[in-house]
Parts: sequence; C-alpha cells; structure tokens
Amino acid sequence: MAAHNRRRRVTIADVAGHAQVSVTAVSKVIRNAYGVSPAMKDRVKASIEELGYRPQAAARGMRGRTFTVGLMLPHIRNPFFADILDGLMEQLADTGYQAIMIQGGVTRKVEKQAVDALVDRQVDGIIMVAPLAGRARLEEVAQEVPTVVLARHERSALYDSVFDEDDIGAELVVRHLIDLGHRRIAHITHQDNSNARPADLLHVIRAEAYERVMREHGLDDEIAIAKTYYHEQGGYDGARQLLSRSPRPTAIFAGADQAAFGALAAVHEAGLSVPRDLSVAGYDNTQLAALPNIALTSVNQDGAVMGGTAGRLLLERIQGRTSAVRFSVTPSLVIRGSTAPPGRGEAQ
Amino acid sequence: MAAHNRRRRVTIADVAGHAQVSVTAVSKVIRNAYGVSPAMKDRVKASIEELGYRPQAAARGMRGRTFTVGLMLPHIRNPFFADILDGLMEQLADTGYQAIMIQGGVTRKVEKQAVDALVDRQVDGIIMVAPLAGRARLEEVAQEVPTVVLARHERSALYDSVFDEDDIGAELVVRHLIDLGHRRIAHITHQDNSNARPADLLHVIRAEAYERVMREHGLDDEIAIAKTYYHEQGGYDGARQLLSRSPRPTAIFAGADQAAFGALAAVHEAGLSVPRDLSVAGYDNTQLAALPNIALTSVNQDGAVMGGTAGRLLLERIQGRTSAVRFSVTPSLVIRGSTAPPGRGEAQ
DNA sequence: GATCAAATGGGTAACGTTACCCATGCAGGC
DNA sequence: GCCTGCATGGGTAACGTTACCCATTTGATC
Repeated sequence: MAAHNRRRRVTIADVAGHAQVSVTAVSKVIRNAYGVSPAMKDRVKASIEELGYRPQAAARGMRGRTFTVGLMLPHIRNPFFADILDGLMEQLADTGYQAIMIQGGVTRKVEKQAVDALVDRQVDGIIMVAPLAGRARLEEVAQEVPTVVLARHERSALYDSVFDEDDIGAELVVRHLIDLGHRRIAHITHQDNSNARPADLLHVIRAEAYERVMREHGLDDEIAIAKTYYHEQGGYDGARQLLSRSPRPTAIFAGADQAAFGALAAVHEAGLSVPRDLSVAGYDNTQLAALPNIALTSVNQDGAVMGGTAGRLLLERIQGRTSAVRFSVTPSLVIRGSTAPPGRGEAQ
Repeated sequence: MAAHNRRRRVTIADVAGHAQVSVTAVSKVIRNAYGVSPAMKDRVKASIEELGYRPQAAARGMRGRTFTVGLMLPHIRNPFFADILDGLMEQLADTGYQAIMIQGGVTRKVEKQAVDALVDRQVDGIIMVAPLAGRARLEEVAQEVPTVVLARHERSALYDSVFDEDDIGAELVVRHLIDLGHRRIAHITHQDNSNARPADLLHVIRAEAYERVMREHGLDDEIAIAKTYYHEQGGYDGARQLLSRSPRPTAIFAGADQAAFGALAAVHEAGLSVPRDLSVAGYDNTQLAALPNIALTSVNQDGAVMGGTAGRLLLERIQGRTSAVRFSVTPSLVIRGSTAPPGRGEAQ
C-alpha cells in the first residue's frame, strides 16, 4: 500500500548521531534554547545543513509549538485580502513562523469547520479576517489558542482586534460627495449571515456613517440604501435597484471597490456616463481602482499595515501577552475621476 | 507562562472512557476502519458527539494521515485562483479532508520554503499551482508526498498534471483577431524566474501559439511581443511599450485578463478608444472581464473543473494510485465588446 | 459435535519532538 | 581545600494517535 517509496525522513536522532551529540542537544539548537556552547551549536548546525534536516511540525506540535500561524480568510476573491497577506508574510519573515491560510466560506458552519481545522492542526495562533462567527464563538477559539481578529470592531478581553476606522472612511466619501454638490447620494451595503453584533460589522458601520452624515447635512429624505453584497454582482444588482428610483441618485457610494466595479457596469449599461451623469465611489482602494479607465474614487485603508500588525500582535500573544489590544488604522480618501459635481440638470 | 488557561483538549482516551470501550476501538471508529460492530460504532459516535471530540491532526500525522491537503498558490491576487479553490473545496467536501493554502511567492527560494512547510506539516498531498520550481524539484516533492501540479504541461511519472490547452486558447484569440481583419496584433507575455523547461510554461505556450498563428497567416513581420508580467502593472507597462511602436498595433492580446486590464488603462490613457482604435483581448475570463463597462474578449478555462479534478486526482494518489495522469481542459473563446474590426484608417 | 474461519474487541509499541530533570566539570570565594 | 553556583551536556518520560498483533466469541460447515 505504500504508494510512494518515500525515503525515510531525516530525524533529529539522525542529526544527533551525525554530530555526535545527544538528541536533546539538537533540540536545543533548533529551538535556540539555553544550554549549548557556541562550539556545539556550530557542529549541530553543520550536521543539520549536511543532512538537510527539517523538524517535523506534527511531532513538535505534540509537545511544543508548530511555528505555524493560521489565517482564516472568507474567500480569496478580494484583492484587499492579498494586501493583508503581504503585510503578514513580511512580518513573519525570519521569525521561523509560517502562515497557512484556510477559506472560511459564506456560512458560519463552514467557517467553524475551517477554524476548527486550524485548531486541530495545532497552529500556534489564529488570525481571522472578517469572521461571521459571533463574539462568543470567537472567545471560545481565543481561549484555546492566541487569536487576533481583523476587520471587526469588538472589544474583547480574550483576543486582539485590528480594524480600519470605517466610520471615518465612509464619512470622508459622503462629505466629499456633498462638497461636490450632490444631494441624492445612495449607498450599496452588504448583508451576510454573521452572528456578530451588527454595530461591530464593518459594512454596518460604513452604512451607519453614511446615514449619519446624510442626516447631519439635512439630507434625511435622500437616504437610499441597496442591501446586496460586497462583490461585483452585488454592486451591479444594487446599482440597478438604485438607478430605478425616481428621481435617480446623482452619486453612488458602494461600500467596497468590488461592489463599485459592478455598479460602474450597471451605470454604463444604463447608458449613463461616469462622472457626468453619475458619480461613483468605492472603499478599499484596490489596485484596479487606480487604473485610469476606471479611476475610482475610493478609501484607502492600509491592508499591509493591518496584516503586519495582526501578525505582530499574534506573535506577542504567542509569547505570552494576555492583555487585549485594539489597533486601528485611519483611512484616507483617494479622489479620482469617478466623482465630480453633479450635472447641471441633476443638481437639484 | 501558560498564557491561555486552555482547557485540556478532549482526547481519544476520554472518549474511550466515556463510551466504555478501548482506545483502539475509538480510533477504528473515527477512521472508519474494519473491526467494529454497528452497536459499538453508534456508542462511540454518541460519546464523540457528547464530548465534542476532534482528533488532533499532529498526533495523527505521527502515525497515519492528517487528512489535510496543501494547496500552493503563487499569490492570491488572481481571481482565477479563487475558481480553482472553489472547485477543490467542492471536491473535498464530505471526504474528511481539509485544504490549507500557502503562498508560494515570486522567488523559487520562498516557494521552496512554502512547499517544504507543507511537507513538514505532514499534509497527505500537495497541489501546486503554476510553480516556479523546476521539474527535478517537483519530482523530489512528489517522491515524498502525493503531488498534483496545476497549470504546467510537463509529463512526469511521479505526479499528475492538470492544465488548460493554452495553445488552443491562444490560437482562438489570434484567429479571432485575424478574422476581424487585424494584422498588427501584438502580444503581452509574462516573465518569471521559473526553473521549468520553457515549453512547459503556460505563458510560453500562449506566446508561442501567438507567434505560430501569426506565421501561419503570413504575419511574421507583424509579430510584436512585450515581455512584462501577468498583472495590472505589467499589462500597463507592456501596452505602453507596444503603443509606442510605429505604426502601432491595432490589437493587443494580453496573455492574462489582469494584464489586459492594465493594457486597457494604458490604451485609455493614450487617448485611444477600445475597440474603435484598438482591440484588446485577455485570457482567463475572470468575472471582471464580463462587466459591461470592461467587456473584455477573453478565453474561458474552467478553473473550477481544474481545481476539482486536481483534488480528485490527489485523493486517488493518496489512496494508492501510482500511475501518472495528465488532464487537460479545452478552453473556449468568449467574444465581448473589446474586440472589433480595425478602424478604416488603420486596417492596412 | 468438532473444526475452522470470520467477526469483534483490545493491548502495546512505536512515531519525532520537547519539557523537565539530573550529572558533570570548573571557576571563584571563603 | 571545601563548598557553591554556573555552564554545559544528556537521559527520559511524556504528547495523542495509529499499525500491528493477539485473544475471544460467534457462526458455518462437515
């Protein structure tokens, strides 16, 4: 049944034999532990090199650490997640820790399986990006293994949070549109089947900030929200809903770039021109938003910094920190060609 | 130092005690192994349920399987990879296997570390997507653990290959453009620091098919290739190179949608209109290509089928198959608004 | 009713690593 | 010269699971 005539792996015992030292000594060297002379260290390292030894994570996991951190992503379609990963990878480089990813999916059930899978694989820490799970569940995980939650606003004593100040970002967009002279500004938001307290969800925060700023400017009656999804199709559907209103909005603020791309498509399909007939803005400032033919006004949140910080906080927790930390990045508005003052006939 | 007062995990021994059976019996039940009566099976399953037992992958890995397959992706910015993952996840659902991902990065060194990390974590099988590693290295990995390679065209006795017939896809695009009346058709290709035999790399195959079809139509002199990268910036840079030629091309075939998006940006920036002044086509048929305001003519390769097949082949190998399999999907052309006959003044 | 095979259940030794302890040698202080 | 403490090295028992075997019971066959 042994399909592969796999050569037996080099073990710590092989290294010990080759270097003429004890197994314990080798273990100490690879863990950088106390109690080894420089001379022995060099000898062991030479043997490790020569034999091509690499410790087996499974065996390490049974006693100590696996030097693995798990990253749960809802999916891998949003390029913003790639920025997060970049930041994390950079933070982890040269620490000996490896990051593995797992897809959380769109239901709490599948997400739970995914996170459990990470726990079962003895990762030393977990970073969850925009989890669907409720706070109780997050704390349950955090009790078992050091945890950092990204893109949620909760305050928990058991895990760290890293997030963008979504209310500020949304406010920047809406104020920008109002400053341009828009009044009928619509919003496309996201619905998920999360178990979180709504006020902790980034899309709810963005939507609420939109409403708040509208009200602050006396635009209560112009508030129009399409509840779809933060992806291309969702943006497309949402924009179609909003465009069918009469009078139609002069600006659409999509809660995420991906939804904004879909909105642009719907606007284009309706025979309208951006920004002449309608302004469109997004959130995330993905690379595509910067392309001149899209030129989407968007909110920049530094994904790499968020990912890097999440990694740093997680390593601190693995080292033993137990106090909880909250870290937020301040977003900034990137104005591009997709937003402009409303057309003359549309202004009022 | 115990940062987290983690409750001791439920182990197989706890389950055995609770169900009043031996540890071996429980192990048999969770592995679906031979030698358990239905009655005992039920009892054990009830105890597992009640105690919330989940086997620890690290411990399993020391003796048997971890029920984990590793997916190496170069990065997670290409939405085409998300299709692959979707197919894989669906294939793995209900098999008890979990997929974990790892980022291979852009250098062979980092990629090697990533793949080694998977091996060290005792995954039962590995799927590598568009690896940079040379064939010798792939076979080295395949010797240690069942392996499937995606998006490379090699024939190896040690691992399975799943790929798209890139020559056919590229041919479809170029013929389509020629049929429309184009003659000055340029191509944007990718350069990486792969160690593979060039003829096994998908971007080389696409570029060669482009050249071949051009020659077959007597267009040897019109061949123009920009060697950049399969991403937005690469497409942008490549298109700028190509547009600076005199006379400038009337069509650009970018080897990947992401590059095509960048090319569209460059074309737009140059004050040209698509498709009136210039036709643009891509490859991958990503979701963005379908958006009406982009409407990119592209080649559809079924990523979900590729991912699903890779998963199926890997499971077969894990079961013990040793013969090597090659599986290819046949691409098809999706014609959209970004390609049209060349403008009158441009045709000849 | 004796024999044999199949079905069922369990005992035990790994797997590779680390945590915890102990042993030795040597320098320094009284 | 004896004690103490530190530096250095190693021995050993886990960790949780599975593979391999053996023991017992049951059922079938002659």
